Amino acid sequence: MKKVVVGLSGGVDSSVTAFLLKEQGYEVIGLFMKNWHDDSVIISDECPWLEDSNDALIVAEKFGIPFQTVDLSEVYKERIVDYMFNEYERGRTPNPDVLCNREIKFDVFLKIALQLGADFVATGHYCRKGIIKNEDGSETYQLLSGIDGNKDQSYFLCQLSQAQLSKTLFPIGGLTKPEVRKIAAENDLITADKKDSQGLCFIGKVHLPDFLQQKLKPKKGVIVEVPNTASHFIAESPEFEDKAEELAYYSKKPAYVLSDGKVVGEHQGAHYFTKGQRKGLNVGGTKEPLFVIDTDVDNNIIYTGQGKSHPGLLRNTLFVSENEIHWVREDLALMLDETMEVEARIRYRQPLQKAILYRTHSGLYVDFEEKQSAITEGQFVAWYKGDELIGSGVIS
RNA sequence: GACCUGAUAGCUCAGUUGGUAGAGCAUCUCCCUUUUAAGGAGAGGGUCCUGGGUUCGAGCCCCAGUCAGGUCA
Repeated sequence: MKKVVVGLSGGVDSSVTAFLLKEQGYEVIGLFMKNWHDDSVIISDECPWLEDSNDALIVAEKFGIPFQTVDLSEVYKERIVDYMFNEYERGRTPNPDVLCNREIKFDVFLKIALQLGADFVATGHYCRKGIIKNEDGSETYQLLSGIDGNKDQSYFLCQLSQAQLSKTLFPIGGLTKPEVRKIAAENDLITADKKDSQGLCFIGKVHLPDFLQQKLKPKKGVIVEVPNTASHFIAESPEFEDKAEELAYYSKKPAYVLSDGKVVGEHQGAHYFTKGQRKGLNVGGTKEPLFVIDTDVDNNIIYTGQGKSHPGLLRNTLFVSENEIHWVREDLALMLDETMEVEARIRYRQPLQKAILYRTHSGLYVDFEEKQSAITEGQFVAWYKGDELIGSGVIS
């Protein structure tokens, strides 16, 4: 009998995951991850993990499966929280949940599971795993999107490797959320009607600026409105030696300076803001809303533009530097000067966008057919072939 | 110094022939969402510069003043 360790979070999805595995005849062990207990950085007044771990325990007892809690808060702090603060400090916008999967759930947690003698770990992610049998007898694993298009979470797993996928099961990926809830209800699981978790994985909903303020000190600076007639936006379409040079040109963001616009307000720290952001600027009086088009943390200036179609917000091309390219499907990795037609997204739940990948000596360009809004450094771009996520990278 | 224009929600402004006020943006709340955002739906918010006057009734009309911008000498 194959042994599976399920990451029981105390939610419906992982509860049903455990249920399905049990039904399929696996030997199931429930493991609850505690990822936070750092008092130096307060997340919220509540203490949700206690209730969650309790729910997880009740579910495990109902199935008669062994249950344990592991405290991963130390590694979580090292690999996720510190990374978050560092990225924000640099003026980038990290995606901690993608990292949490790569570094915690499918690394530290996976290793613990293997030590417990497990053959696999399973999570309640809405995505599927495909297996391709190769001629030499080896297997290639596919990360496929969840059947429920509304809940597909493959994006959050975009940094997983073949080795990680080989040890992983996603039992609910073929179900829709309503189906999962129905199964939970039919089996009287305490988590059946529990609200979906939101916010940072295992930390919960937090107001980012409040969270960040605990480590990144407020620093007053100015907000500049850049008119859409600024010189940066005037197309000059220069001549290019080759495609690589052209892509480099179009993926580069404008280097705004104070004199590109006029000062319209004051902020408490450019590192609290992200590209594309509208709320929180506290600047009114415009015909259309102001959106952040760039943040300059060195000079502590926030550049904004009016309206969602401001040219400072839109670009076709982005760049992933060489050491930050990740292929889930290593066998499909592009070689120098190769290109590939894909569909890609630059944030969770964004509809897939047609794009072409170009591999150059310095990295990988993703050239979208349509202009994308607020391409944000530090976020992940994930590219797909059909319903398979084949690779990803950090936007630089 | 004279004249002109303006002064209405936090901001930018609209307000018809006089009947105690509106829009966009901002703000707040909720929804959506295992990142950041975005998006959707609601809500709150005004001594209509001040003081007089006319009128049953003034943001609108009249007078005086204050402040801001402008024009002419």
